[in-house]
Amino acid sequence: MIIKCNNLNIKQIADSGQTFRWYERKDHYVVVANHRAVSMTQLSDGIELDDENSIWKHYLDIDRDYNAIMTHYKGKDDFLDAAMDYGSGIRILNQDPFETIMTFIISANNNIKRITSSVLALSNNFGTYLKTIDGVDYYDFPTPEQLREVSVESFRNCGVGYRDKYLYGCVQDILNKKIDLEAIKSLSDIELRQALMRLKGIGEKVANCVILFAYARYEGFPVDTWIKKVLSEHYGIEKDHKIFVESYFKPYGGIAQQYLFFYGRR
DNA sequence: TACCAGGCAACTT
DNA sequence: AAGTTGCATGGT
Repeated sequence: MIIKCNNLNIKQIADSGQTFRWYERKDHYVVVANHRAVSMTQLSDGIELDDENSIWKHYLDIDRDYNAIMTHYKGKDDFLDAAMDYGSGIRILNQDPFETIMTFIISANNNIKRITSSVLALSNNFGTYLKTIDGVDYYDFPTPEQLREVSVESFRNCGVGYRDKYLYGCVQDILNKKIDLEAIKSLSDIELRQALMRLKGIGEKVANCVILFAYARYEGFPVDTWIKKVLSEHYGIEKDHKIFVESYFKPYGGIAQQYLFFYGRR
């Protein structure tokens, strides 16, 4: 399947820190999502996928006009202009809430390489086999049900460190309906964030990642160490980040944040 | 060797 | 309410 789309750069999305399941291979990428593993190739005016399912258009947020969003911010300040120019192929993916919750719990005080390896270990150890591509087996991210009997120690063995107990508790809380990841879709941005923060291991930053990357809430503006550095060095903001970013970058703060993160971390 | 990485919960003041 | 501290682990 060929998807025509400007503002879609595979490498930029893979390196943007919103997903940890885009794998760079020789002349293409392998993307694991939507209970599938696909081969994705960059074209000059879009991408080619070896899969016909229309879910990928939603996953890649194809119907949203990112050019219009960038136009909205154009000229606001030099740093954001440069960031949008540098990362103009980034899109905000529509990812699975459970997978996003688990991977961003792992992300806390961690680095992208190790997050990626932990997510791979969780999938290979506990997820459903999907496909073999060029001799590599790909597994789906496990469901809560598949993780029901997984112990704190088994999580630890995936390299997640002290976050093991948070992952375990999160799975149990979902299975026990302390939180319903489908039902909370109807909540407001603020209520949704608060609902997620009831889970151990999810603070304000991780909750913002989840509402942005899994619930398409662009009010979510994750402030991590890189964004703090950007705000400090280029906007003169040392504290009260929240107050500044919520007014300055609205109404697509989360999208602007992705450009800033990607450019600031280069 | 110390410091850092898409922070958080628990504790202290 | 606001500030401080410990935390697994691999990379630099």
